[in-house]
Amino acid sequence: MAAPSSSTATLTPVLIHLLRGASDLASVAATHAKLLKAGFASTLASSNHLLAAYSRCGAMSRARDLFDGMRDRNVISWTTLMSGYAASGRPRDTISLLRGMQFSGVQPNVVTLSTAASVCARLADEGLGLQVHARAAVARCARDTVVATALVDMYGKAGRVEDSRAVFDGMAAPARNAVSWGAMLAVYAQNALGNEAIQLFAELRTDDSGLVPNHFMLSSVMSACAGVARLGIGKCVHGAALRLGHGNNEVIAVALVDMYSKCGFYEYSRKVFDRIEQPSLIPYTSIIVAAAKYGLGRCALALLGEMVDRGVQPNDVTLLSVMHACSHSGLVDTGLQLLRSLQSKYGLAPCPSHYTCAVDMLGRAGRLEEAFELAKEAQIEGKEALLLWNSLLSACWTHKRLDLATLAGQRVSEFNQDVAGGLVVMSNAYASAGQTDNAAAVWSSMRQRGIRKDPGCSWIEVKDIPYVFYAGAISCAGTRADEMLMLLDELECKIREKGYKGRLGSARVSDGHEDDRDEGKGVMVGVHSEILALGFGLLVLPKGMTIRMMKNLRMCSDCHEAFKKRRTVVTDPRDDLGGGCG
DNA sequence: ATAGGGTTAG
Repeated sequence: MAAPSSSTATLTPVLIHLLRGASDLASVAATHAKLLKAGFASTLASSNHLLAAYSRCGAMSRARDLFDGMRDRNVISWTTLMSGYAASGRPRDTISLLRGMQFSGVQPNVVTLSTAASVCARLADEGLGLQVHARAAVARCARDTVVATALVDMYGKAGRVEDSRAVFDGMAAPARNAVSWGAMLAVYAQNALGNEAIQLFAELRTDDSGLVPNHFMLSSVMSACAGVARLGIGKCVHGAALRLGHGNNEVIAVALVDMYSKCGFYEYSRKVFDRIEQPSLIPYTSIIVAAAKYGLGRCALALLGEMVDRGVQPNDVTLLSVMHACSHSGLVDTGLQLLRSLQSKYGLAPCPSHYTCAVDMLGRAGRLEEAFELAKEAQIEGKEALLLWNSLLSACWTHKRLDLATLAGQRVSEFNQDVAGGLVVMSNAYASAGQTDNAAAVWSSMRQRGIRKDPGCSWIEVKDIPYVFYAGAISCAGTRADEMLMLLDELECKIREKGYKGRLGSARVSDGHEDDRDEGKGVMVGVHSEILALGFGLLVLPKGMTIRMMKNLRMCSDCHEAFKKRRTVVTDPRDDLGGGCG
């Protein structure tokens, strides 16, 4: 190794400056060569700069070679390489470096541990995350702002929300910054705990930290409002976003499109979307998803055409959503054409979900033979095949094709798994044929086999407060329960004349305990929850006002018919692939 | 001074 001459001693800062600005492999390699020539390449500082530069341009094998050849490595050398692997989507290599580092006696610092924790978050690996948390505790940096924030995220991604909150609460109040709050809000939103997110957001606003909500927090809270269909709060958060100057933020706009559509206001979704200047893939896809939900097939097709014209490439999610839109608006042949043109026109390989959507589309239309052909052609295996055949089974029941139902039922039973959705469809089919004993038998066998199904519920927001109804129980109507019973009686007389078969007046006054929502009887022969929510809406909302209610399960056809009599918007904030009636 | 945390569509 040549000793650096006096003439090159001033050269190094210049070369390091070059490295910092370099983002392409060629210029990093050129500077590396110059450093070698000047005899500075092997100093720890230069090597670390080179490691960072190679990592920045994704040249991880170069970085690794350099790292392996280094005589000395400090915490920055190890951490730089770890973060390079993390950025290259190689979380396992990041973690094995953490182990190697520990083994070589170099102590990790806050940067090392926050990098490790964020990698565990991406892996959603609870076991690894716990190890990193333990190491952080040993190194006394588990309460560091950045480390703790990464741990909050890690526990959230692993589904351990309470542990996230414990880490969040364990941070000293001044250590919590906007990112920490954003991470905790996101954890609640991502784990379907919308009301907890809303609650925490309210706490931030009365907190004395003086933190101002940023677009990360706002989009998480909007997504939380979408998840629990809290329109009133969602509108407030929309207002806050505008006041805080986020009116032109695309991420916020997407969250709003999604929120309004899940709260029953497609028109608002469309307004928000139309204000986006150059919508990219995700805004386009989110408005198409919304259009699909409202059965606006033509609209979804127009949006697809528009994005292609503007040079925005649709992806598999976009096309699946357009197919859903076709399915929900009876454009069966158009939807099938989309499936056939995925590869040729859009360069996309059809996924199991595309086939399942197409099979479902044919099934709804009663084209069951074609649906069977397509299901066989798809050659799908595993869990996804179960979904496909189960959807076909439902369609057979709906169209009273017992011959084909047996065939599809065989395929489903081959998986040797209990599918609550299919059984619910079966019991509903019995119930609609008036065979309530058989229907109840299906439910009790489900209970015996330990198959649990979320009890169906519907809710309606009045003056920003959600009122939740379960089948056969009207506790939530409070002091107006008796009035509601009378109203439902009246309503029942009216719609029976139109052929509605459900029972409205037989709701029991309940204190809302679990026992009162007996699945064997309440759900099957009691009053569907959407009817209760409708009755409550009729009672408390001004006459003529559109009633918007939310459900967690798909509505049955009888209720659907009944609802056509009144201007009503019903949405399911979750995925609508589930079956059943509540 | 070379390394670190949170957000949007199915």
